Amino acid sequence: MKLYNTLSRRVEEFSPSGDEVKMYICGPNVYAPCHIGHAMSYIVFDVLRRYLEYCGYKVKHVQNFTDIEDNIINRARAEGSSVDELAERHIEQFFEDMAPLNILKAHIYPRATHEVPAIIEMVQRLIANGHAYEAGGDVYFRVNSRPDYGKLSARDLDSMLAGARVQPGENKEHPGDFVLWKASKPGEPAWDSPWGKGRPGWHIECSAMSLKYLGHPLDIHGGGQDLIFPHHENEIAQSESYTDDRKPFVRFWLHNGLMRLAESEEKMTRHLGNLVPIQEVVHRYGGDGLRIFVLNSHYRSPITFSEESLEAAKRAAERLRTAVATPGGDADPTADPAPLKQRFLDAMDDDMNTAGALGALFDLAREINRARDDGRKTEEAQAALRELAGVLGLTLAAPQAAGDTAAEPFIELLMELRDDLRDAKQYELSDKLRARLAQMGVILEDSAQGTRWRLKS
RNA sequence: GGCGACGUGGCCAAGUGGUUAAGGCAGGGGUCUGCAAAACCCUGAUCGUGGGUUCGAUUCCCACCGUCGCCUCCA
Repeated sequence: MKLYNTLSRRVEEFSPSGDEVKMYICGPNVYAPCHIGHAMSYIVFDVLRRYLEYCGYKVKHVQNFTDIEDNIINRARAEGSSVDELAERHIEQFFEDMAPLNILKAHIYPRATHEVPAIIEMVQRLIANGHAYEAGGDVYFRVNSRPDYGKLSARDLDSMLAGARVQPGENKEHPGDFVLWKASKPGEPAWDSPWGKGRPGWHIECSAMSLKYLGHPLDIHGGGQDLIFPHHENEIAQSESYTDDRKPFVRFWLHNGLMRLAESEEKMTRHLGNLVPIQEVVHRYGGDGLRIFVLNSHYRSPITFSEESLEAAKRAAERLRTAVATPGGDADPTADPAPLKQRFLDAMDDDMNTAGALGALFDLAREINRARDDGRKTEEAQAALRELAGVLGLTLAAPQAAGDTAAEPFIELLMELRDDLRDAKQYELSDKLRARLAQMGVILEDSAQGTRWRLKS
């Protein structure tokens, strides 16, 4: 398959360097709950993983939690809890949020605070080989030690200095130097180190943890486009310095476009507070609805969150669900999924064109519905649709209502009753039954094969 | 200011240097149905504006307009 590599700024043919695909995805800073912008990113990389596995690759997937950093410390202090409690709570919530999105769990979820020895070892080495220096208990990375600094984000130090936001730190040799190890202030969480009590800087943990759990080079390193600079740029600098440039840090850098809100047209971020909670979206539009919303555009394009788009995606999910759930006939010729399956695969191979792949799925759904209307066989095509939808992480499952299994015999009873009324042409009563059931979320659909029921999504 | 992305039918959104520019949602007409729902059939765009390259551009180049992102908070 082909993938766009941020580093080369072009689409390249992907294959892993070894037996398995080493995939590291930047996880959230756990100072606050995630929002659907995060969900978008994790859905994108979930689909990448699923497709790679579908193609026969073995994938080793690592995703970190950043659980020590200024925001967490400040937030914990503000609410009077400990950094650990705060982080733990948001990690727990992360898993609760992700579960209904059908996101495959990473194989390893390292946390910065659990990897301090590896981080210290890395910083020591960077000092030893001249890429870092200690200053007053802090340790900084020396960006001038790397002529290729800026290669990922396509910028150089001079142009960065032209930007207004670069503030020289009092101890920095160069304004672009970034902190690897930060001396702690009284009352802050701290670990012992050769430079006194302190804590890891923001970027170093991903280098230390990816190196430890996957080994370099990583085949894929992913995250949101907002991480390209400085986070990923700095990861490259420190990682390649650590290995003395004997090997590249990452082969393929992948970055998803950012989500924004329709009203403000600005990207969704916790710092602006313009976020939408994941659970609310899942509740209203379903996991499949959210997935289709995300996957209906290319992963590198920004997408705008809007009720209208989510509503459309929800209806689209129902369309696929109906196609897969409604039995076909037994006449020939059977609906043939092969050409559309090929279209799906071609789209996915082309830099994960999920929108194109979804298009093939909807055409496949139409093919199935058409065959069924003709009384033809649909099993094979339906199995293909399920399989390919699964590659996109779509469950196509009926919405669950609390206690619905207990209600089933009663629904069947009411349907039977309604059939009797219809036979007696008591349409007023039979329609009332149908309308009342609909109010309760049970939709009845009559067909030549009898009446079917489904839950309203 | 520097770097980058985007602007396709009512909405969302793929895509291609040249036969009919995917798909979803919404709308209109029809089939089926006692009625409905679902499904199926039919129905709409010359691709931001202005130039240029080319036999031919929505697709390549330039300019302009508009929107967005990054430039150490960030998925």
